Order: sequence, then structure tokens, then C-alpha cells
Amino acid sequence: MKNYELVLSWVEADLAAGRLRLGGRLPGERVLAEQLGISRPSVREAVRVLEALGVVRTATGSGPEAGAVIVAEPASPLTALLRLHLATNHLPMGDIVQTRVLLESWAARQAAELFAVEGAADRKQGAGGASGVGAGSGLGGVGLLGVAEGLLGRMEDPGLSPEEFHLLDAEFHVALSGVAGNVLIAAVMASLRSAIHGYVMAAVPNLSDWDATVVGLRAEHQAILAAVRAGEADRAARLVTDHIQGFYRAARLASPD
Amino acid sequence: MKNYELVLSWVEADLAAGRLRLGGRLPGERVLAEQLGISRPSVREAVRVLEALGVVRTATGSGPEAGAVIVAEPASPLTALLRLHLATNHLPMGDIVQTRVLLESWAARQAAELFAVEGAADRKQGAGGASGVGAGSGLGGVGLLGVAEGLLGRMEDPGLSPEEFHLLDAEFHVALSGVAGNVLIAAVMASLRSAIHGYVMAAVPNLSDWDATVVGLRAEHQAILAAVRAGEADRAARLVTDHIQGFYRAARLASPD
DNA sequence: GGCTATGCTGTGGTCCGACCACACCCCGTG
DNA sequence: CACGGGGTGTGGTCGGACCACAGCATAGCC
Repeated sequence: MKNYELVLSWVEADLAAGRLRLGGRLPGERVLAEQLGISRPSVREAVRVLEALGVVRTATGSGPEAGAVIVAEPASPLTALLRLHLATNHLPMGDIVQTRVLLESWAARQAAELFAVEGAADRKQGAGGASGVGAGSGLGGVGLLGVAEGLLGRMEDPGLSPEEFHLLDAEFHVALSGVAGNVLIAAVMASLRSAIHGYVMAAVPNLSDWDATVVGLRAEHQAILAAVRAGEADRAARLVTDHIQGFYRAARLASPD
Repeated sequence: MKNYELVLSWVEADLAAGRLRLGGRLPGERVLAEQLGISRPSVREAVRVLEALGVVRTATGSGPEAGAVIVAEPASPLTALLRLHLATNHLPMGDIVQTRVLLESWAARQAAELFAVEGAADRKQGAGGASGVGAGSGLGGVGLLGVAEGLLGRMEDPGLSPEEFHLLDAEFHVALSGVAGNVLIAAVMASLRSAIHGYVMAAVPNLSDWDATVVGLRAEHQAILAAVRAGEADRAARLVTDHIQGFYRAARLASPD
């Protein structure tokens, strides 16, 4: 086993055992090196990997924010992963679009069902309002729908550039996916959007009429939001599917199923 | 920007531009260091990250297999990512189960539809038999169903330990997901299974009767395979969903939706 | 006494130079 | 012609050194 892998398994074991917690800090690189009987460069390689995997965040200086702080950011490494494998041309854009359709339509359906239940029972207490419904529940939640609505408002600005519009668009989709409350799916969604951002921007010139496209996208977003809020699960899922596939077809980025 | 990030962006650019191809090799660490005007340790950190992301595979010695060879292995880094974030307790097992249900039921549905079309049109030519149906198509394909069937055969062996059985089980599910032909979803599936393998094994004692469980799982696998082969998409999807949720409930690993 | 400035300390970031283990490849040898 | 041993280039590891940065404690000033 390579020395840097020693550090990785040490960190994983300590994480699983609770000796390392979120927000805590790894021992200094020099300390860790001596502790494991290896050199500092080896420790550094491991820390880099952990950083690339979104498990730690490193910073220079001193204080509580300095050093290798344990975080949980699955989205950024997923983005890097997708970007790199997209660059190798062994990850077809069509597969990504297909995955987006699958995840987002599911998320929209879940979100709508959440609202349907909530509306029917009118049990809108603050804490744990949606507990027990989804699997992860805890995080995410219906509050994100307000965020999504706010994003739609900002997207009404006619002065937005294609890039600005698309960034808000991406945020809207990610927020919507977050409502379903599954952190894994939300993270995958977020990274899918980030990873393909460059490709989407490069395809904007393919659109025959940007202004008309924007008008259409805005309307579709509003319809999706309304369907979710009304608790119409099937309709929300179908709208999302059409929305995504329609855009990629128009931009000629891929010919989804 | 940190120096090792310089290497990462250099590699990504060269990949996208086609100057680096799958199976090709990165320049030597010493060469790359001088070329980018940085030190070898910095290059090494970047190579480690690339290795952790499944983009390169390093080996000592000489010859075509030595050095940093460009590969495309999205599954192993995804596994590491999931394992580590699972260890931080910020990735609920329930979310993983939910994701498995979503991806696998979709894959089963797609696979069944593939067979339904193929059976109806009887267009069973060898190359490109399923082209144009799925988004990615190309890879995966119906041939994997034979692999899945072979795995089921090996799982009939009554002398298998729980661990051996579960490994074959995992392979079966991954192969089934591969039939749908979406490399991204197949990779995610494969890493989900690997990442939770340890947790599943730890939960085996929770099962009230291992032998009875195995009998049930075998029957469910056969039923799923039959449904896919018969082109019964809805039935295949439902069977997969019940199969997965049933097991996790029995093992008390999570209480899926 | 309160406030400011300055150095100390510990962190990661980077670099150098060296040595090791390994695997292929070539050339000398029989 | 067959075979074996060194040559060569690869990554793997190491120790040590210096830098930039951020916080903090302290000494000094007002």
C-alpha cells in the first residue's frame, strides 16, 4: 500500500469512529507525518486527495479557519469528476441529459407530493414539517421552494446576459432538486449543472432566437413551480422532462431519447 | 491559483483538445514540472488528484503500462467519494437506498423496453443492435444480460458465504444497470454498491434467517431477469423496487420511503 | 488605563536534491 | 542464435529548507 493511502484510511477510520467530526481539524501535516511514520510530502498528497474529494478544506495562516478543516462538500468533487470525464469524450452528453431528466423529474414528483401531503393535512408546523416522508428528509425541505421562486424573479430581468441567465437557471434547478430532500441526488444534480455549464454556454449560438428561448424558459419554469406547489406530481414531472429535453434539442447539444 | 491546479487545468485542456487521449500517457513528472515551471512535488500532487478522480493510472517501471496512463474509471473515485462522505455521517443511508431504487428501477425499465423493441422487430444483428434507442447506447447493451444470467447461476451455489453471495448480487445489479446503456448511471450504480458493501455486510446479522433470505433473493432476481427479457417494463421496474426496499427493510439498514 | 503596533508562532505552499524499487530493453556473451 | 545482466527511465519516498499568511500576545505609546 502506498504511503498516502495510509493517511486516507487513517482519516476514514477516524471519521467513521467519530474521532474526527465535521468542522474539526486534521492534525498538522508535520504532526501527522511523524505520527504515521511517513514523510510530509506523502501526507500532503493524501490531503490533496481529500481536498479533491470534498472532505477537507485547507487554508494557510492560523485561527479556527486555518489548517485542514473537515467539511462535507460532495458537489465540487463530483463536478470535477464529471468535467474531466466529459473531457475524455467517454461520457456522452446524451447520457448526462438522460440522467438529468431522470433525477429532476423524480425530484419534481417528490416535491409535489410533499406539497400535496402538506396541503391536505395542513400540518405546517416549523420544525420537522416534512419529517418521515422522504428518506433523508432532514435537509432540503420545502423552504427551498421559496429560494427557487426568488430565483425566478431575478430571471425576469430583461438585461441578463445568456451566461447570467443560465447561472440563475442552474440554481433554480438545483434548488428544486433540493426540495425532495435527498442530499445525494441534490449533490449529483448540482455537479451535473456545473460540469456542463461550459458546454451549454458554447452551444448558445446554436439557438435560433435567444430572446424567444428565454421567454419560453421563463414560462416553463413558472409552470413547473406552480405544478409542484399545487401538488400535481405527474404534471410536474412531465413539465420538467419536456423542459430539459426541449432545451437540449433546441441547443443541439444532444438528442435525448 | 495553486500550482497543482495549474497541472489539472493543463491536463483538462489537453484532454478536451484531443492532445491527450485515452490510453495515452502523461509526460513524465520531471518533464511536466519543468514544462510548467513548477516543482515535481506540485506535479505529483496533481497526478495524485487525477488518480483519485479515475483519470490516470500510475505504475512504476517502464514499458507501455508504466507511467501515468490516461484511463476513464469514474466508478472507483465515486466509490471513494461515497465511502468518505458516508463516514462523515452526512450522507444518510436512506438517501442512498432511495437513489438505488430510482436508478435501478429506471434501468430495469429501459432494459425491458430495449428487449421489447428488439423482440418485436427481431432486428438482432450483431453490431449496433441497439443503436439509436438509448442516449448513450454504444456501450453496455443487451449482451450484459447474459453476464447477469451467468451471475445468477453462480449464486445458486448453496456453499456461498454471505459475503460471496453479496458480491455476486452486487455484480448482478450493476450488470443489469449496464444494460440500459447509460455510462453515467451505470458508474453511479457500481460505486453505490461498492461504497455500501461494508455496511451491508455489517448488517447481515440483523437478518432473522439468512438461508431463507437467500432463497427469496434468488427468486426475485430470476423474476426481474424474466421480466426484462420479456420486455415487461413496468413489471421489471416494480420488481426491482420491491427487491431493493425489501432487503434494506429486512436488514434494518434504512427505512426507505 | 486603554489602544496600537510589532514581532512571535504555527499553519499550509513550494521547492530542491537525493535515493530507492521497479520493469523494460539492449547489448554483450556463450 | 539463445540467454543473461546491466543500462535507463519511470514513479515512490524522503529530509530539509524557505516562503506567505493569519492570529495572538506582548511591549510600547498616547
